[in-house]
Amino acid sequence: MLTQAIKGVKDILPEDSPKWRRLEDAVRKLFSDYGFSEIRTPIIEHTVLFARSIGATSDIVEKEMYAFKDQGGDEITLRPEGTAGVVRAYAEHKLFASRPVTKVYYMGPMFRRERPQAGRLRQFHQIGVEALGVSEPGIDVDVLAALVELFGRLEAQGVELHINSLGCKDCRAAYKAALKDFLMRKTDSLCPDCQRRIETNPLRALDCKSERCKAATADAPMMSEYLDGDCRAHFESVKQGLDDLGIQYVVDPRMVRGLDYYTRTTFEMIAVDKQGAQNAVAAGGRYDGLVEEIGGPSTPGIGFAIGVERLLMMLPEAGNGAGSPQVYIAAIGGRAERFGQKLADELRKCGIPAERDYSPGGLKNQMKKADRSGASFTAIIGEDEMARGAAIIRDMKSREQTEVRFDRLVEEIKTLTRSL
RNA sequence: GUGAGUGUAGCACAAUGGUGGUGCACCAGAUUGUGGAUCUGGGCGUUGUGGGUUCGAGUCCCAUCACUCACCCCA
Repeated sequence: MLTQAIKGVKDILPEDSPKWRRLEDAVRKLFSDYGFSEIRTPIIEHTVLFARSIGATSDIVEKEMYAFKDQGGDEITLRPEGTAGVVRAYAEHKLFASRPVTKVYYMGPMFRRERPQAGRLRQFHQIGVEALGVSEPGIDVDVLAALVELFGRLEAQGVELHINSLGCKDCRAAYKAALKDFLMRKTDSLCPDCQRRIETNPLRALDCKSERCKAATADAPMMSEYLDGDCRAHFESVKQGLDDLGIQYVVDPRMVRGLDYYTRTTFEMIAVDKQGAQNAVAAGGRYDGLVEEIGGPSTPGIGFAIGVERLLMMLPEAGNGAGSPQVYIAAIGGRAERFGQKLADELRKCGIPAERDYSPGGLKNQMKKADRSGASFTAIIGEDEMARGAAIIRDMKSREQTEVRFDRLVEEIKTLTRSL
């Protein structure tokens, strides 16, 4: 081999693609039911967009982005997440003017240069939604309802919705300061990672897996104690709305999100059987300052992203489903082969999936291939049939054969396959 | 970025330092114009790569690459 696929980048082979398509089809229908339209934004953006929105000191921006200078000297980055691009498009095309409430969804590849492991790739796929222009908690509930319903429709087992509120810029700043203060006093009882986190990401310490840290932070101040009146009311409304819809959730005051832009409502869909590693299958939250941050008008927003590979891992295995022809054409001899080619072409033009042998051997051989292809019928055409002007149609399941004159062949196959 | 594990046929796996095998899959035949079962036969490996130790290395040592898993981080 001259070379291989890039580390952490996977081919989706023909045997895998049906389940991707099934997922995508279900997602499109569902988002349309919930009033979201598709948006397709570029895979590359100016580096500054991500640096600004995700947060310059986040791990993603600091060490995981595929960032490069193109031949013209522009700083370009392969998108590591989807929200920034959508928000950029929203502001750039001034959608706030024509569509004060913008509800969109997207699906596509994202790129982060991390060490690959289970459920973590360098090119991975996300399906996400963004709802811009609504600050009321009702939209939070709708977005969460769509997320929960998606998992329901896909029959994903063993997931839990966890929610929290990070407050607005003001109350979070107050909380962060209080937490930092608390952690500094506990430094000695924290793991080395958490000692580092005090400066880089104090909230993260609440989420630490080490027992030492869990004990040390047991009586740490909680965000919920620092929410101001509006943020508290917003969170209460969201919970009330979820209750009204009968949506189960866990309030998780220690839940932390990685991206800087989140405010108020945040949430994750967690695979409960995977304690620890890569258990977040979907995550999102409100980002009320983001549009303004990148130069648009002050606009509230909320959204989430689903990790497609992580979701696929927990879906029930379904049969292969696609790719079987309805008719296999077994032709023996040069004259018959030319006839077979024409027959295949006619059937395909009628929308009947037809396959044939490009390097036909004997009939036995072709029957084997017909069987393996999963075809429902096989059209057998040899010298005898050419002479008689009629083909043999074999029902592969019942093994019954009928002779059909060439001039009625396409019509007859149409009738036979209609009932499939 | 840190740590650990694994690299043998298309796939799944064996092989005490002494001639690299088995199953599945594949191809052919038994059945010369009829598929799934059965039987018989067939091909395959530069044992990831490069060094070293040894009379002799798939096996031991070193390096390197790839993959996997965990940490970090995150979808």
